[in-house]
Amino acid sequence: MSGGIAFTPVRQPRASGEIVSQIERAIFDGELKTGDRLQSERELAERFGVSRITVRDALRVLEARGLVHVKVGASGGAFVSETNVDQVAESISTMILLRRMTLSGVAEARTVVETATCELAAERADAAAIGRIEREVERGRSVVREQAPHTEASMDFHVAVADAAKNELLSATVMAYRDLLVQTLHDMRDVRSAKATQRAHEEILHAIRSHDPKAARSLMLAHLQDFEKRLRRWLATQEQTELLTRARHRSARTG
Amino acid sequence: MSGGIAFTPVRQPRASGEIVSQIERAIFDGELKTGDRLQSERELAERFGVSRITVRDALRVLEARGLVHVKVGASGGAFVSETNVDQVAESISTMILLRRMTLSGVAEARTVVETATCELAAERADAAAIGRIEREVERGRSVVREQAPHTEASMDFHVAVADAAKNELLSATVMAYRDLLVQTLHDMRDVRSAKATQRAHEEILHAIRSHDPKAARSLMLAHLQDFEKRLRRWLATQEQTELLTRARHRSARTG
DNA sequence: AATCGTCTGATTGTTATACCTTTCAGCCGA
DNA sequence: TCGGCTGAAAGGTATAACAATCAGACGATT
Repeated sequence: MSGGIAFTPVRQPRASGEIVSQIERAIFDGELKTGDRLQSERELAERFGVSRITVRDALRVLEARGLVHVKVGASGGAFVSETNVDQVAESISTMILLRRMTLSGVAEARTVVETATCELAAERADAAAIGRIEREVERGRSVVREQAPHTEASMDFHVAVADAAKNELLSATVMAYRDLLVQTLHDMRDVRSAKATQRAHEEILHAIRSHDPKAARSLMLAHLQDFEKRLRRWLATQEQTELLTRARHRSARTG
Repeated sequence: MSGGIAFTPVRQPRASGEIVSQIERAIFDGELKTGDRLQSERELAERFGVSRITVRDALRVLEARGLVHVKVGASGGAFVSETNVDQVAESISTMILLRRMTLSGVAEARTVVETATCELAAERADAAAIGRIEREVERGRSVVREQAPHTEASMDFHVAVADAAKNELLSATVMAYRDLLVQTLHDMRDVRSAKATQRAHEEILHAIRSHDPKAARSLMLAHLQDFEKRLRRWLATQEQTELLTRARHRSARTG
């Protein structure tokens, strides 16, 4: 590596790239807020001194990054999107589909992040947060009674725990995992493991309620390692290849 | 919710979306492999029975998702990318910027994730990974000698450690943090702390090289908690609001 | 009063065509 | 062998026009 100095390209090869940067920057700086409508394509074209095509190229990119969504029709246009957790989930799932990541790798990352959030939650959870976790546990209990699929309720419990940790970045990460796993693992339902999961959740709730970080952590760790183990076993039976083929991106995104 | 049945949209609102799906699917199914070249825009337009603009819209989207990259000039065109985790890192860091997360929150999350990756690295690092970490440490050493800014070299060390943990999702996360912090903390340089940082890195390298997970973890934990403390102190002086405004994405990506 | 059609203007989606810019392979000459 | 020239291929941009969509206004019908 002789030229390891961090030179940057001397210019944007595409005019549309420059437009993307400017709009992106306006969004990050808060000049454009969530829900704001950008000018129409024609107006933007005039403002930037380019053709409509170029503006459209830029909008496609911003849309793919989840920063704006475009509506057609009267009072349509490009609007600044509310959030892009979906975007994270989507790019992770792309990686999985391309075999750059494995599901068990995701499960491992999840174990890492969630044992930590669980510990923090036991330290920091306030009454409201604990109440929310209790509601999720209660919901899971009734789901188990009805022998209905437990995956979603389970994931929501984990998100509630993450929120209780009062760190937005960590809970956003957990949410990204949630979206991902919910899509993929819908078939993995299994009544026995649903019961075990529910029991673990109840114990974790208890530890958080008594503000016992150590216990909360080790309970969550055991719970997630158990999940990893079950997942690996399940992946061994399903042909992982076939599984991955079935896992598809949702194709309608503008919702 | 009366109409809760899962109806799906009757069609893709955009023709370009249909094209994206088809090409995406060809890539996921392995019909198009890394490095393959798609037909030219004009040929694709004919094949799909649409105009060139529509094809271009589709290519912009695929490019933004990191699935293809486009070269101009003779024998240019759209090539299937060797997609890497950069894409995930970028969408995570976009999400962080959009949510206006606090820097100290990022630092905390970083502590959580990196203590874990460090432990894993000590378990799993192979010769190549250790070599890479050694190079980064060496680079940091010379940077310190020259009293040059240490931030980037330091961050690269952390990324190298994360890669040694052999979990793509975790390294993507660490990379996302890197992108955020590198830009923001460029001003925070301070010779004394650079020396301390360098010393910590050397100790961590030693622990990883001797495959001592416990030691690696606790060294990294101490190192990052020290960083958090320094950051908080520094933020107290700087106006944090102003700081976040300065945090920018890199604007040139196609490099 | 509430619902249903219909018109209208604004806005994105798409097409067609043309031209410019960049890049590269291959030729040619020194 | 080296260097430059040149032409063709490919993406990048511009322009003008039409199609599809949709919110809102307005009125007719029940």
